[in-house]
Order: sequence, then C-alpha cells, then structure tokens
Amino acid sequence: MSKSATLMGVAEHAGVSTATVARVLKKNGYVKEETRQRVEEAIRQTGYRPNGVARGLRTNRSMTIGNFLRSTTHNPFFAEIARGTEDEALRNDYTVILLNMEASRERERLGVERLIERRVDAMVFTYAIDVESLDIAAAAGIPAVQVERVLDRPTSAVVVDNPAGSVQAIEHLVRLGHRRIGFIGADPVLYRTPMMPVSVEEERLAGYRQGLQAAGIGYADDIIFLGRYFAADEDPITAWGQMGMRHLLQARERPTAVLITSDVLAAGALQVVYEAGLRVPDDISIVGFDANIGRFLSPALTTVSHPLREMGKVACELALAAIAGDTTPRVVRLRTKLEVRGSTGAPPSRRKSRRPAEP
Amino acid sequence: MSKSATLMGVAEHAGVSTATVARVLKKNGYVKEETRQRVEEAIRQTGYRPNGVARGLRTNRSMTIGNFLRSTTHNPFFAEIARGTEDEALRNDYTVILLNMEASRERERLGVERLIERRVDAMVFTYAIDVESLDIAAAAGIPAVQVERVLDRPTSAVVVDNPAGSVQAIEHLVRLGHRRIGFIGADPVLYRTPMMPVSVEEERLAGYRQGLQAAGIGYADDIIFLGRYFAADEDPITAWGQMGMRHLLQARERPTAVLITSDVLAAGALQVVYEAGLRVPDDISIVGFDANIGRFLSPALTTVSHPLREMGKVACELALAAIAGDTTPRVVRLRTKLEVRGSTGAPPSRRKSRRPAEP
DNA sequence: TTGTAGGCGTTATCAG
DNA sequence: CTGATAACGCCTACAA
Repeated sequence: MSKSATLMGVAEHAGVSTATVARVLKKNGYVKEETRQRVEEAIRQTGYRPNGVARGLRTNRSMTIGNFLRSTTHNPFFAEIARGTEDEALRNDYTVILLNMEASRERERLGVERLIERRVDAMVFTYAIDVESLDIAAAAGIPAVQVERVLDRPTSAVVVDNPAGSVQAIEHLVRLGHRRIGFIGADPVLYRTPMMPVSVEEERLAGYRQGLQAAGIGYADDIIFLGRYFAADEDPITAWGQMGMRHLLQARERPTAVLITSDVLAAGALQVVYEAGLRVPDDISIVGFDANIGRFLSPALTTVSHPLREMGKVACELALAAIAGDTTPRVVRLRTKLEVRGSTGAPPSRRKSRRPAEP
Repeated sequence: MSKSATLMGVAEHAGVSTATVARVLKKNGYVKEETRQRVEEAIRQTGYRPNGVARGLRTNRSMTIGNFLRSTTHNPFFAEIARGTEDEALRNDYTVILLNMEASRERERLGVERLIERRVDAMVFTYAIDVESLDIAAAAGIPAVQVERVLDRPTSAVVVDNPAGSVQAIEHLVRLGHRRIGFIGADPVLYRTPMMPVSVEEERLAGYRQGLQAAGIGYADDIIFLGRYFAADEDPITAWGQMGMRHLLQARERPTAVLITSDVLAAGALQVVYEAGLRVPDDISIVGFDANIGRFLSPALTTVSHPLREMGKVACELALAAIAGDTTPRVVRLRTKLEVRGSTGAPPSRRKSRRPAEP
C-alpha cells in the first residue's frame, strides 16, 4: 500500500534487471517474448505504477502545463477555455495546473514563481496581468502562450477576430431592421497597457463603428456606454451592465438594439430592461459577446460566440509546440460565430403587437 | 537560462557545501551569519530556484492535490468550490491539479490513474462517479475527500445541510404569504447509487415536504416535477428546468411560488415564465438552490446559498489533515444561507397591481 | 537480448 | 557550525 512498488521491485520480482523492465514498459528495444511475459506478470502482481516525479527529475520534463486564468468565478468564459486546454493536454499525457489570479498582480507573480519551482514545461495565460511575470517565466526558460491578447513580447498567442465579431452582430441587427443601435462595453482607455498595443476593447468598439458605417448608419455618443467588466466586491456582479443599460434607456432617443461586449454585462443590462417592464426582443434587441452565460438568461442571448474550447485547445497546441522546441512565436487568429437565439428580433416599429398573447 | 542553477551550483558559487545552502534555505540548523550572507548572495546571483520535482522525489511529497470536478462548464457551482480549495492549497504551499470528469466514468478512472502516477498527495472529489476509482486511490495509499456526498467508504467529506436549506426556502415563502408552493428538482431515483445511501436529491425533496408540513400546508403531486440536472448535448442546457416549469404552469391550480433545486434549473424555469409573459415575483415567486448563476438572471434569484468557497476550503483542510496522517475520516456539515434577492415576493392575491408601472 | 552503473537535484544522517 | 555521502526512482549509454 503505502510503500508502492518500484522499477527495482518489479525487476527483482521478475528476476531481471531494471533496464529490462524499462524496455517492456516503454515497448522499445528488444525483449524476448518469454521475458516480457514474466515482467508483465510481475508488474501486475506488484501493482507497479511508474513514479512520475522520479521520471520528471530524470527526464527534466514534468509533463505539466501551468494555466493562468483571470477568474473562473466571475465569468464562466475562462472555465470554458480552460476545458479546451485541459482536454488537449490530457490527450498528450500532460497534466494542467490551474491558477486563478483574481486580477491580482501579486497572485499572478506568486503563481509564476511557484510554477517555475514546480518546473512546469509551459505556461498559458488567459490573460496575463503583468508583463514582468512573463519576463520571469521567460528568464527561467519556460515558454508562455497568450490567449485573447497579443503582447509586445515574442510569445505565441491565440486570439479572436474581435472587429469581425462586432461587425457580424451589427449586420444581423441591421438586417432585422434596426437603425439605432447602442453599445455597452468596457472602456478601452481603462484596459490599455503599454505591453498591449491594441486592446480587445478597442477592437470590439471599432468593429461596432465599422459595422454601422458600412450600413450607412451613424452613431451617437449618448447610446455608447463605456465602463468596466467587473464590479467592485460590494456591488452585484452585474452592476456595470446595469449602469450601461440605465444610461441607454435615458437617451434622448432610445436605441432599438444594443450590442454588449460581454455576456456578463448583457446579463446586467437584461436585468434593467426587465425591471423597466420592457420586453426583449419586442421592445429592444440585445446581442451579447463571449457565449458563456447567455444560454441561461431570459430570453437566451443572441451572442457573438467565441470558439472557447477551440481557443483553449489551440493554446495548448502552441504550448506543446514550444515545449518541443519550436521557438518561433505563432499567432493563431480564430473567427467568432454569431449565435442567434431569442434576444434579437425586429424593432418595435416593424411589429404588429408589442406583447405576445398570454397563454 | 535553460540550464538553471542547482543547489550544487549555489554551493560552489559560495564556496560551501550543499548542506549549508540547504540550511540557509530552510532556515533551520546553525549557520554562521557571515556564511549565510555569502550563500544568500550566491542564491541571488545564480538566480537559483529550488527544484520541486527533485524535492518531491526525495521527500516523497509532491505537494500537489488532485481535484476532480463533475464539470466546470455545465455549472459554475463547481468552479466556485474549486476556488475555495485552490486558495487554501496555495496558502499551504500546495498546488492543485484540476480534472473535469464530464460525468464520464472512463475519464474519472483515467484521471485517477494519472494522478496516482503523478503521486498527488491527496484527492478531492466533487463528486466521484464511481466508487471503484476511490478504491483504486485508496489502494495506492492516497487519501480522498468527498464534497457534497457521503459515501459508504471511510473517507472524509464536507457536506451541506440540504434538508434545512429547503426548509429555509419554504419558511421564507410561507412568510410572504404563499400557500401553494411547487417543486422542481432532480429525481432521487435517478441519482441513487449503492455507494450513497441517501442522495442530495432526496434530502432536498424531503426538506421541501418537511417545510410544508411544518407550515401546515399539504403538497400536491401535480406541482412537483422531478427530472435531471443536465440536458442532453443537443438540447439547450436549461432544457430540464424549462420542462419542469411548463409542467407546473399547466397544473390545475398554478403554484404561486416554486422551489427549484439548482440555479441552472431555475434559469430554465425563468425562461419559460418569461416566454409566458408572466412576471417574477409578481405572478410567481422562484427560489433557486446553489448560489451560482442566480446573480446573473432577471430578476436576480433568491436562492438557498451554499457556502461554496467554504466547502472547497474545508475539503482542502480535510485533505491536508489526511496527508498529515490523520486517518480517522471526518464529516463536516455546513449550513446553507437563504440569499434573498429579487425573485420572491408576495403572492398575486396579496398584491394591488399585477405589473409595475412602465417608466 | 540483457545487465551495469551513473546521475538528475534534493534532503537528511552522521561525522568532524 | 560545516561537510561528506547515501538515498529517492527512473532513464539510458555502454558493455556484455
């Protein structure tokens, strides 16, 4: 039990050397059929299990990938990406250590230090808070992969075509007949850092403007709200989305549709709409972004869907490539897909009745 | 860089033996102040970082805990518990390996095998699918902790007082004036396994009945719906909650309030209510269970809140105790807390107007 | 086809 | 106070 069998133990049990047992285990090299059987029998009898720690020391490979997430608890977005990474890692005999950073620089730093000591073979960041952490990892010779962020550092990354995502959403709304389309998002200014030339926030906003222009529609500042993704601890988690929608509902001319750059913000927006006694999409259409909790809302959210699993998978692939010695950083860009569900429809002006019949 | 400094390297650099460096590092034993300074300087200069893998081999402690989750992507419930475990582990210099089992027996088994090879010091299950996996871990001498499930195996566990949770919810509704209270949950029969004498599903249902009886209210079978937690892949994730609410709305006499044993089910129920053009809580009050996505819904859900972080933390503590050699299994029972938000109110009969004024 | 032996980086035991 | 030195379990030349 507590004293588990070792290679040596198995070898003795089978009356051979450790080298022979190793050969049987790794299925390489020549082993006489009869010997093999004896060894396999010994393995079974002793209940031998290779010791990954010892192997790691010898091979200088821990077969472990560190996965840093902003927060799995504030936004299921991250959990979904992590699943993609985990699946791919498992398929390749790797194991993933997950670390929630909770937007804390110190925690990120601590995690990096710790995982270097653990000798992880690579790190994946969704997404890094502080470049310095990355530099520390780099100095330790550990490759890093970025998700949803491209940095001014030579690391691989998997990103999403955010502008195109916004454009998809606007096209959908315009096709439904909307001409007055609002925007709720995170303020690019707040999310701009030196290490990241163009923020995702900027891209989503730019796509919104671009989409409107392409449709020959102007945009008005009073139906654009730029805030933050996450509320302070004492506020409800959806506070910023609520604020955004309250702002838009007070506009001189209320928008008939709103593009919101995160499902979590959209959830808050829906709460305000609900409170106001308005119906979605009858009175106002809403498009989310991210494809995570949108499925749970009423009505289920039409959303610019990120291929979250795929992103995680690609991140892992990039990490594995780097581990294998591929030193040229690659950036993989994935496409979003507009997932049409219940929260979008024709604008009020084009409807017969404002409310569905009650059953 | 790629060739990182070792204890030996540091020792040479400082002109001392490895033993001395080790003493400095672990701050035990006697080291002359001057030597200590020289060693510390050498550590800084070489950029030395202890090698956790080598240490693990030597000490026979990987400082790692394996954390098995049913699924982080279907229900944020699990992610939140995992956070509690992670935080506590980190505080104790442990690192957590997360494994999503996705309700797959094979995957769970594979994970257990792999983590045994990785020599994790303990495993936490939220929650185990197959007892055999647990027996395998036990045979390997690895302690296991159960979350939200007590098994007929001698392992520690942290559970929640589910019956009391249901009772809290019923009391709240009764106080608001409700007399006809429905129930949507998972069918205990479907979740009963030989290794688990009493299922959580049974407990929640029993608490519901108990609460009603205590209030002198009977219950009617046509407003009790028992289904499953998770929908088939081709269905929307909230399918079972939707089904449940559709069923209840068709009852001869519609309930004025419903207790639903999971926030995910409640989300589906809300969607149906919304579709039907009814208002919450004006027309019908809803109480969820679990305290995860309820915050995102419209209206934000009143819910029987599990202390998820705390559960994860306690699970980790139990694991650490077991690692430390505490072999007597302990069961920690935590209390739920009713979190009152917007989805509960007085029943329609006690209200003046059915709908709030539109702004 | 099989065995021997050195070493991966630590820790820990004993002498000095 | 400090230094040798022997494991920990596995891998892998190199020898036989």
